[in-house]
Amino acid sequence: MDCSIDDIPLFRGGDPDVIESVMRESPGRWASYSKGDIIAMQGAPCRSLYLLCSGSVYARMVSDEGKEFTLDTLSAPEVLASSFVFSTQRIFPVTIIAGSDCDLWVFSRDCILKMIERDRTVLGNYLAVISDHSMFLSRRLSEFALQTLSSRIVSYIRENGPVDNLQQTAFILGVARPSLSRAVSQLVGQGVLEKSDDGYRLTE
Amino acid sequence: MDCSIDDIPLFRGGDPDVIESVMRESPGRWASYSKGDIIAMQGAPCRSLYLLCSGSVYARMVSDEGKEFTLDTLSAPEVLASSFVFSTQRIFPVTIIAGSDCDLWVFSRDCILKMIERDRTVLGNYLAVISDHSMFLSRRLSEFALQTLSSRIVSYIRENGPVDNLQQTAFILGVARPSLSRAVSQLVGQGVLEKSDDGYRLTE
DNA sequence: ATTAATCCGTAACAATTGTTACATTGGCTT
DNA sequence: AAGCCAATGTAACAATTGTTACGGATTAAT
Repeated sequence: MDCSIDDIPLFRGGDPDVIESVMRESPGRWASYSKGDIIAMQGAPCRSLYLLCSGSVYARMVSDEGKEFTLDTLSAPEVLASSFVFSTQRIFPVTIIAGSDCDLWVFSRDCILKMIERDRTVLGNYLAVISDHSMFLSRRLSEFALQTLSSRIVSYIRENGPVDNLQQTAFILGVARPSLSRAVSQLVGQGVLEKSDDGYRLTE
Repeated sequence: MDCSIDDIPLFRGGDPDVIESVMRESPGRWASYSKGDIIAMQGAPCRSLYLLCSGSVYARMVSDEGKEFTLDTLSAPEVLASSFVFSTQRIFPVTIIAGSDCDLWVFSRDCILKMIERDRTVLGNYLAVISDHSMFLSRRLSEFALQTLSSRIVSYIRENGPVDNLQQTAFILGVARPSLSRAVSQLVGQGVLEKSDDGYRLTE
């Protein structure tokens, strides 16, 4: 597999001996998915940690009424379910969908627990991963609760670069495509956005 | 102070000797606030962990345009800033305001790090605290992103009990008071809510 | 070249929520 | 009892976003 220990930020700086010895005790498993596959279902129990070693995934939420939006898009290398697996409920609050073909390295909860108990660098890394995830959620929450659609578009482009697929972006932002199209047109009219070869981008 | 180690869920099951020895190395400090005081400002650096030992606090978010809402209300005993202090940025994403007179026990980041390195029970507790916080944020996010105001009112009452102060509730939900009043009236008309002595509540 | 498929822009209308304003209620003070 | 104050209910209107529908542009397949 094209994913060594050093490629994974979670293990960076950790003692290879410790990590490998834990691996031998409980080796985990590999899993591969094709674009569009459901990797984990919202509401399902979460007993493992997932390392995304290649490809990308979406984390999407669905409500009872069927409305949905994309909470996050993640590209390898990335840790998935870092906080789900240690929560009291241990349930996926989102559905994880393969955004491209991808490979995952799946560990048991006990396995990662052993690593962070035995190597303080990995512990620090893990705390940073899980904490940054919380901070990310806070920022997302402020976007939804406090920002208008126009501001959210600008935030999105600032974070993700130019937008060249309004349909997909509307899907990710959780808004109707015509609403997005209208708001983008207004922003272009105001000189905030401009249309370039690689899509809509912020002016200058 | 009316707050012993056993009262704090974070330390429950931990080895008192370890905890007390770390305390002696870096004892932290006590802080008291009066109702309405600002305990921490959104955007300020976060270098410590806060244990809320008595009283309650609000965590509120403000946008550039001045819109704001209450992300969370917390009552003692509770851990504050668990994920802020270990994030890469180490910045408060919210303003913390005393909802009543309250007492806080403030530790340095290093202090809590020592505890979770030396006591695996405290480590487990801390991971649970920080993870549950993430799950909480996910749920809040789904409320804002996917639910209509009416559903959010029902969710809120289901989680917090009857509502007897619409003004304050509008503040917490981050909506205009007349909007809340209108939605509540509609829900009463539909038979979902009823007005009782202790405020609006779910029917049976 | 024609056709089909996909994405885009746009318009008209509906639904939801915010804004502003005003009258009512109930409790508290004097 | 009279008056003040805070919270409430409500109405009219504005602003934002969703819904539906249609036509144009681009691209790929036949």
